[in-house]
Amino acid sequence: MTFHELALGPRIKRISNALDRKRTRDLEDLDLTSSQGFVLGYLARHRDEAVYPVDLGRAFGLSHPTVTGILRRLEAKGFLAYADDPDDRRKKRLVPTEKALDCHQRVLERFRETETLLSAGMEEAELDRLRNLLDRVLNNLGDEDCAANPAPKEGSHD
Amino acid sequence: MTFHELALGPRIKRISNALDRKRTRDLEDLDLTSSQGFVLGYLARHRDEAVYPVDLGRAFGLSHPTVTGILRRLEAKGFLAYADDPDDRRKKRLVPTEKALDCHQRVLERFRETETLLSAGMEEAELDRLRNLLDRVLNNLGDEDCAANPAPKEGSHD
DNA sequence: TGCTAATATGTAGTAAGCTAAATATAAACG
DNA sequence: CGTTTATATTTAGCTTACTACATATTAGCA
Repeated sequence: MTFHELALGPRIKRISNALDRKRTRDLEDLDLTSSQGFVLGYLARHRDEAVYPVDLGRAFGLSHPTVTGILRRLEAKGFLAYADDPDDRRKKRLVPTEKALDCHQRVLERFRETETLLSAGMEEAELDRLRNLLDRVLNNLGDEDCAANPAPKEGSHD
Repeated sequence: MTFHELALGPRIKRISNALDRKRTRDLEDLDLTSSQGFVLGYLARHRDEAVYPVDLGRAFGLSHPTVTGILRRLEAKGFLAYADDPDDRRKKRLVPTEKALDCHQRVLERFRETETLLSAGMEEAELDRLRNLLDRVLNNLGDEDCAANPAPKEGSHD
């Protein structure tokens, strides 16, 4: 009946920290961190579209400054180039470099291995249930368009 | 079938970030953050025993430097005092101040409200299942005694 | 007793997250 | 057309998290 035996928040936080530690350790030889790996994955996945920093904030539920920092470090390490947008001079297009596209498959593989480890011993049905429960938690927190990064006035998002 | 629709890790991370934002916002008037609130709760809950920094690392799965930082800021704000341990001069006992004990109930209430929000619309059975699934995930990550903070050789912990 | 190993804490440096506030450009509208 | 409002990004300053390394003390054992 004590808070700490029942609470979900502390469990989730602990898992999240442990996962970030593991993912970053697993990408060490690629000179990437967990967050950088996720951003790189997004850029690779959307390499046919124009992607801007604000898209990453919305995709991952992160604030602008957080995104800026990750991008700055990716650029410094040669994974990313910035390009001006011809239509809107406020925007900066994010262009993954060859180096980024070269290693993004390996990043994805290692992230997948971590997912496999984390769900070891679970039936497919249990996994579905867990995904569903987590999505409901996220929804309860009103995070679809992220408190740290509010969506535009009305309608359309992602 | 894409990684991002199936993966648990990104969901958990996003929830964890959102929760930390909310809890910190909720404690703003008490001049505390989410992590500081959790540490204060631990100190209040164990105020009959001797508590040392290393215990917090094990309890929350955090590295020593992380704990040190949180404690330093709690002390600076008058929530915590350090005391020498009579039996072992390596150790520093952590003693919550009056101020800390005064507000820890309020902290707990607000953390509980967040838990209620986060599990809104879930049956007790679903909550049990979610707790159980999360515990299994944590176990799969081998985090019982925390990669960032390895336990002593053999046996006894917590 | 005295050397070695284990434990507790601390420091330095970095990454990732945040809020608040600044700047620049675009859109909307009177 | 010009003023206001909204959007995109940046900067400053903070907290939390990490690894790697350093120091001090205790415990164990030859």
